[in-house]
Amino acid sequence: MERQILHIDVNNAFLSWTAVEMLKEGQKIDIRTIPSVIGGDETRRAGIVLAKSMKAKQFGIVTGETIYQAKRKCPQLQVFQGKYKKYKEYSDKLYNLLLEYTDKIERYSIDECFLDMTDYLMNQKLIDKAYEIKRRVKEQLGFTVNIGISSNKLLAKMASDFKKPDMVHTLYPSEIPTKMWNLPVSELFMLGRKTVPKLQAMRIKTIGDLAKTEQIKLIKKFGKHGNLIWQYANGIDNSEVSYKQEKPKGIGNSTTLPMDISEIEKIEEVLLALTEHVAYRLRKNGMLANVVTVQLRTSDFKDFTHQGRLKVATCSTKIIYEKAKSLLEEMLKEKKRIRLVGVRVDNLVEKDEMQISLFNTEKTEKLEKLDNILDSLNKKYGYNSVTRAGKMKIHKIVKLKEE
DNA sequence: TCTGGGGTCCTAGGACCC
DNA sequence: TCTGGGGTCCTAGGACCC
Repeated sequence: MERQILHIDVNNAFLSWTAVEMLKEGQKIDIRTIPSVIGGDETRRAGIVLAKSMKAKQFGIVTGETIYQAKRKCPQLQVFQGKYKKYKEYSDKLYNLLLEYTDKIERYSIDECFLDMTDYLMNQKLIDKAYEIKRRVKEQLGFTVNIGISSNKLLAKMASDFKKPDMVHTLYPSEIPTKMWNLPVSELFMLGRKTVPKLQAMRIKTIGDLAKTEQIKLIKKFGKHGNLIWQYANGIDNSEVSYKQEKPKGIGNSTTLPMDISEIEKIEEVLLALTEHVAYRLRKNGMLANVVTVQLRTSDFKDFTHQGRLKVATCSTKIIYEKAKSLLEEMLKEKKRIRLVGVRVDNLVEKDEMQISLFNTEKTEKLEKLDNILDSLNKKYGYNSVTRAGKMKIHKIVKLKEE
């Protein structure tokens, strides 16, 4: 049976939400009406554009470029820092409003949802519902969305990407040739900066060109991904709206250092702070990790990872950190100037109390108790309040840059 | 390039076993 | 053994998304 899918996409999410919040705080100007961007902190070398206003876009500013470049394009550009806690709140508000229409909602990202409306229409037309949702979000929450309508997720998502902001678009299979095939191939979901030039070299310029290319040719060149993009170009996507809350498959934390560093002791201090955060989130999810990965980026922007499997799945900060530290040591056998440090845990499993007690030794119990105490203090006094020794030192490293 | 941080999935090659 | 092939697990790297 034909499905009825909506894709809801918040227009310039971080910027819109910041604007709404600022207005609420009594700020007179709406930053959506001036050339403005949400950006990372330049002094922390994280100065890239995360979201832009329509006015900023008119100056040719694009997401992902440096604040420096953006300012060159538009000297009067206003730059604001992200308020990520607030963003989660706005995302939740949107989700709760959408729940009034269906509980089959997939939260694809902080500012995007898929809705499967197939069973919830009651003789109403989907497009009328879409307009109602769009209007209510604007009136009740204060920001605009684009809504894409189709019979599968891919087409609904492509539709919501058409003209912005504050618009509803359909892209039914019958509309593919007129609405999608004329677009440049770079517009297709899952075609990024590496694959697009390769397609262009094959004289594939539009999504229509891709759709008409022999499937086998794409599979030979790009493997599974070749098959996927051929299907997408033809509007084929049978994936379900996955509305059940899924547990994370991995948890990571990484940071660009305020300055490149080579001393392993300093990198270890950063690694400890990152590990504390990762292990804390792991425990909050009630999960255990089997694999630890350390990521480094050198000053010349090359990325390296090393991973290792743990003997027993764990959520202990100390055990994860010890693994991470040994991985770091093998990665830094020769000296490198390090720009970014990251740690992540993968191959997660649910913490099953029975199973854990079987493996529990006195030592792991002690570690668990320590983690629990720190976690509860963090809960009480805020995440950054209580730390192991290493954490304070990070702030010192950060300070170095400022001085 | 003055180039974030959080993810997921795929691939290729090596180790190891039968 | 101057050795075949298949399966599985593991690691490092890369592509893509927001």
